[in-house]
Amino acid sequence: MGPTIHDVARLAGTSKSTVSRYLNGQQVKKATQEALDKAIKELNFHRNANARRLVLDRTNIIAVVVDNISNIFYSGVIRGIEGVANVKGYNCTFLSWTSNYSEEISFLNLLYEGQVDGIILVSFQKRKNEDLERIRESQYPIALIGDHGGMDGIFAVDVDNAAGVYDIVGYLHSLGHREIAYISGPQHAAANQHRFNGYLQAMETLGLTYRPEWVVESDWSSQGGYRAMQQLLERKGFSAVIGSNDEAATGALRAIQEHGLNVPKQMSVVGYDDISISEWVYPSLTTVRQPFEAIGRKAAEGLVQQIEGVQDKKQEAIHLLKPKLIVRDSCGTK
Amino acid sequence: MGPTIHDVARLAGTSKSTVSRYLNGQQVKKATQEALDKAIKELNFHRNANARRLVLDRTNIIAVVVDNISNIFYSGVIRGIEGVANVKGYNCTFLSWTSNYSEEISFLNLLYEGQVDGIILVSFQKRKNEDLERIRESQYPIALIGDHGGMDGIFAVDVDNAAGVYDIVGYLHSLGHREIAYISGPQHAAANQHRFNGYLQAMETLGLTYRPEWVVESDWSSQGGYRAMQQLLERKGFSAVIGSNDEAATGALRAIQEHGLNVPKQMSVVGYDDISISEWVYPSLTTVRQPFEAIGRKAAEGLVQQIEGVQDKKQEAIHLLKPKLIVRDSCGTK
DNA sequence: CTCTTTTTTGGGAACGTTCCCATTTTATCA
DNA sequence: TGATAAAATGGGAACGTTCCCAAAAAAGAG
Repeated sequence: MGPTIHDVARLAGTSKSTVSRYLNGQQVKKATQEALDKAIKELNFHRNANARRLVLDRTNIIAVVVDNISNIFYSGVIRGIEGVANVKGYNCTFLSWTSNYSEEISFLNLLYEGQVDGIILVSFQKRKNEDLERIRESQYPIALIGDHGGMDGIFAVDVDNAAGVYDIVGYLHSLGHREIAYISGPQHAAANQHRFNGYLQAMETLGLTYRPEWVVESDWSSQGGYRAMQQLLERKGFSAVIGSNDEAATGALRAIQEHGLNVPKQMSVVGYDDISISEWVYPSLTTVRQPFEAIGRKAAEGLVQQIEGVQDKKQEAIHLLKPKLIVRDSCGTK
Repeated sequence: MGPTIHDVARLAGTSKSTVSRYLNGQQVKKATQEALDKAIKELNFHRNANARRLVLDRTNIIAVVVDNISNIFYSGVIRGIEGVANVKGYNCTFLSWTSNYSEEISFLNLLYEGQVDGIILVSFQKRKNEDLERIRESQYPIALIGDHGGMDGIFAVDVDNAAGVYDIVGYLHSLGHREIAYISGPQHAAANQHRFNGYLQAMETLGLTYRPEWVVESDWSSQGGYRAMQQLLERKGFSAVIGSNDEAATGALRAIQEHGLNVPKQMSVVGYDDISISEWVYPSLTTVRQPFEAIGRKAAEGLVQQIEGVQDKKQEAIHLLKPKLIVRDSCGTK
């Protein structure tokens, strides 16, 4: 298994207790320190993490569970989480729950089995309320990013999805648009519902008429946005379209151009998310930027507080962060 | 810490040994099995992973170390790795070495400290040959994806970068292009060097003249590709440009269009990587698709073999997988 | 029913640490 | 120098498992 603390002790002519103390930063005599340094180097000694964790009942690891590791969407969130975690002395490990999410919510086992000190669930897709209930009743440190299902007693951070779309509609309205189509995301996604609510609310507030035939559902992929837009183009009558995420908006952009219409002169397009490519499609996409890094930071801070017992369970709350409109070239005046 | 095997034993009226055996799938009497099931359920018992790992000296975890978790580039690779790993009974955990890669190659500590059974380094950027040497001399299971620095005794899987660009030049040549510009990636990246070599080789084989002023360096970002293309456009004389990755090519596409040239009629553009967005930029990008998933699978298989002692260290080798040209709309005849 | 074989069980050591407590060594002060 | 305080050290239990070995129970054979 590699050298142990005993081997070091023997080589340095001292006891394992002294070695342990030295490794944990306690004071030892200068002579012993030198002997220990020498022995550790010579043996290439490393403390066994599993033995430490067993006795300490602590791992200093935070698990970040996402649905798809490579989702570009998460880049900023992850940066935020890692930043806070590292400062506080934790390492992050990332898992996809596609492989982990069977009948039981098996990522909870990471906690039950003592593999990690806490979990951040990134845009957790609950299948039933029971899932959230299970998370709540496990008394372990957990932070949710995304849908919290309106359940309290769970620490959750989310972006104010409704506000983002609300702002978009307001912006289009200020450019003179009155007829605004909408490409929604998948029904079941909570974020999608909130965004759509923002659309409805804004339309109503601004006195615009909501036309069901100007709303088409997509799966939030470019492909899906492309197809949705093709359907919308047959229905006519609107001068702007909102994609409920940037990928769908990118697909829509393509469909409009293939249809022979100029963006932004004949049709305005807005996305949502501000993924990195949005600046580089043609024309560059007006969109809404989510405060990803801030979300990640907030979640990590809340989690660490739970782990270290600072946070009173009662004080747990849902934190909503506001997104920001990014104006580029894909919208014109009507 | 939660209930232990002792608690279960007491409640079920048996010994801890029997509990342990049952949990490990050995035969017990039907009566005891029922008592155990009941006790386990009642206590919500879960085995402590750290205690198990300590005694078994095995974690069944594979660490996948990447430079940036959210790099879309890795999506397929990760899928490949996870697929094989799960079948073989391992869980994957993903780490970024930006946070981990200090003076010491600290991800090696994951092995020394017994935190994981093996490591897959995805497109490892060595800083000095000493790094590879350290990896080799640590006798632990490690697989490299990407640059292997020509060093043997290390299990490495890589894509045949030169072949990909070679094919691109051949394709452009077949369309009638004779003057072909090139947007390179960062000098230090090994993949970039191989790709550029492919460019040079192909030019020579096909009898085309290599003009240094038609090669500009980028940082492989869209922004970088955009700037590089602006420089190239001032120099004129070529009818096609190869971006050494899709992001740079996307930026180039944009610069060309802003410059008033039509793609593909007046300028052909090719990318490299086939990232998901490439199909959706306008015009859709002809590019080279890397066998990402196959790479991931190959690396995971090699690693598991090392862990399980099947693989003779001598047999370790460098595996080169071939990419494939994907023809879309961004190239025209000359 | 007894003897043998097979199955099931329990006790205890081991894995490599940390931490408490008692003891020894060193430092301080009069 | 001797008494006392402070610093450094060593021994041993504990953390929650697994696994070996011996003992007990059950099953099978005659």
